[in-house]
Amino acid sequence: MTKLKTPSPFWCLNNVNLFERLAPNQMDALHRRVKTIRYQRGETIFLPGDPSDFVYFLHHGRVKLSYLDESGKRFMLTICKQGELFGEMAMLGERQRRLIAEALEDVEVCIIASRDLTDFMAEHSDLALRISKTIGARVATLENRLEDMVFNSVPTRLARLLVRLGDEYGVPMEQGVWLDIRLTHRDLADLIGSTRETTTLTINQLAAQGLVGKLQGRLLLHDVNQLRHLAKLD
Amino acid sequence: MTKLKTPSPFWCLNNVNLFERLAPNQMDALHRRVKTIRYQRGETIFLPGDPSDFVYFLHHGRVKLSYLDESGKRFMLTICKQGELFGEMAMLGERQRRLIAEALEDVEVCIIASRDLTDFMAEHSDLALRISKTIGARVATLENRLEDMVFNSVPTRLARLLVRLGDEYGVPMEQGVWLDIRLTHRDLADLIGSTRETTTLTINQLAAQGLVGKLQGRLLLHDVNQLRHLAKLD
DNA sequence: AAAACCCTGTAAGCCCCCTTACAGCTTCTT
DNA sequence: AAGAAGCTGTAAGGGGGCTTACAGGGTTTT
Repeated sequence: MTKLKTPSPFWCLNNVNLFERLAPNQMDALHRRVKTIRYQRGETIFLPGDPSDFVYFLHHGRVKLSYLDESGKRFMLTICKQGELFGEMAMLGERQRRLIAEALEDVEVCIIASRDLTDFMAEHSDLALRISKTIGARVATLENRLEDMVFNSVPTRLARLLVRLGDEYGVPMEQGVWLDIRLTHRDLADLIGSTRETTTLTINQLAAQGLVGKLQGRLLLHDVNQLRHLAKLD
Repeated sequence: MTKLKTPSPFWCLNNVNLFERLAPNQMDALHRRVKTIRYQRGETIFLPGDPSDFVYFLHHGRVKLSYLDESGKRFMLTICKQGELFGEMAMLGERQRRLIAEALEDVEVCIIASRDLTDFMAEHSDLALRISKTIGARVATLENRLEDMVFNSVPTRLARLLVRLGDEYGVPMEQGVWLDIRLTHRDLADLIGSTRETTTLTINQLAAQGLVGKLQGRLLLHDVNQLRHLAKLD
């Protein structure tokens, strides 16, 4: 927990999309309420049942957000990236966490008591608008995932996931699109609501067709168009 | 489309939970922006792809909200009741409807342009807070449904649905709880993400165990505790 | 009153995908 | 450097639930 060098007094909020181009006095007011915490890869940030007291701003790193059922099965809702916020349900009346949040890499988060943030929002309606947009996006994600689970088979869900990951983490290369994120088959399975074994099988079927490959332990999408087609996205 | 007798100038908003105990001048301002429409049982209110221009307040009756996939399969998200709002995603940046809204009974809705409502919210922060709570509840519903689909089997999902319907529409009787809502097996199937045939079978298995029955074409829950148990809610 | 339509009941067949099992790897821990 | 732990690959087996098919009953339409 050493302290970082601070290029500006608001360094911990500067990387947060939600606070882009906020007036300095607003930033200052917000900054006084914020605390910074770091977690190592694999650490748990919060668990289902924990009190929903804080909202988290992800300053650096990636965080997995998943549902957990009593038998320990997971369903990963999303992976949060630098600049995004999570745990925002605390603002909407959630009392206990329903998700588990885990550091996929070493991360640094800023936390603010949801009370403080709602108070702050009441005085700064532009921020309120931004937050409601953020929550709208969250709803859209949930809707997508639900539709996906209800209507699509495992191969389709996997193809959709890969296309999505390509959009979010893809680095264009000559052999295709390289996914700059480290995910195990277990992670992929949790993301599509399937099992590790079935996911391995399905990935290898795609590989056999030359649609995907591997590079430095990460996935390489050789033929995004074909994947799009399998994903029923065109 | 004859006009109703209007007991108060705001009659069309009086039944809406969101507007309870709003100041008269607020009501008045809102009222000028609102239009009332009626639909008959079975009519479609909006379809996927329609522009998301309006927010709907359900003044009277019940409305089905479902996803539709290209093959025509449905997944019913929820049934809106008198006093609730729907189509609220229009306020959160949705451009086109993703849901289909259908009148389950004869209904009467008030609509307001989402633009007008957001403008109005900017000036009346208490309403903004209420709406964000409403949206929080919507998110919670979505999360529940998603978890349900991912983790639970058809019998469990059906039992959960019945318990939920009991809470929402149940009328206590000597033989159990009577569901005061008319739902076909097709509806139930759409609500749990299954098929009509499987749902019929599962219902009849519950009936064979004496857990449910029928009365006047509606379901009667004979043993809610047992259902709760099947639903893994205790 | 007849016809059309939808709802309910039942059942055979099949297939997707989960479960279980194991073995060789790679990556972290000590 | 060795051991532990987790990741990947593969395969047999089984089952939950979807598909398909059909028939009788109820309800709405004309």
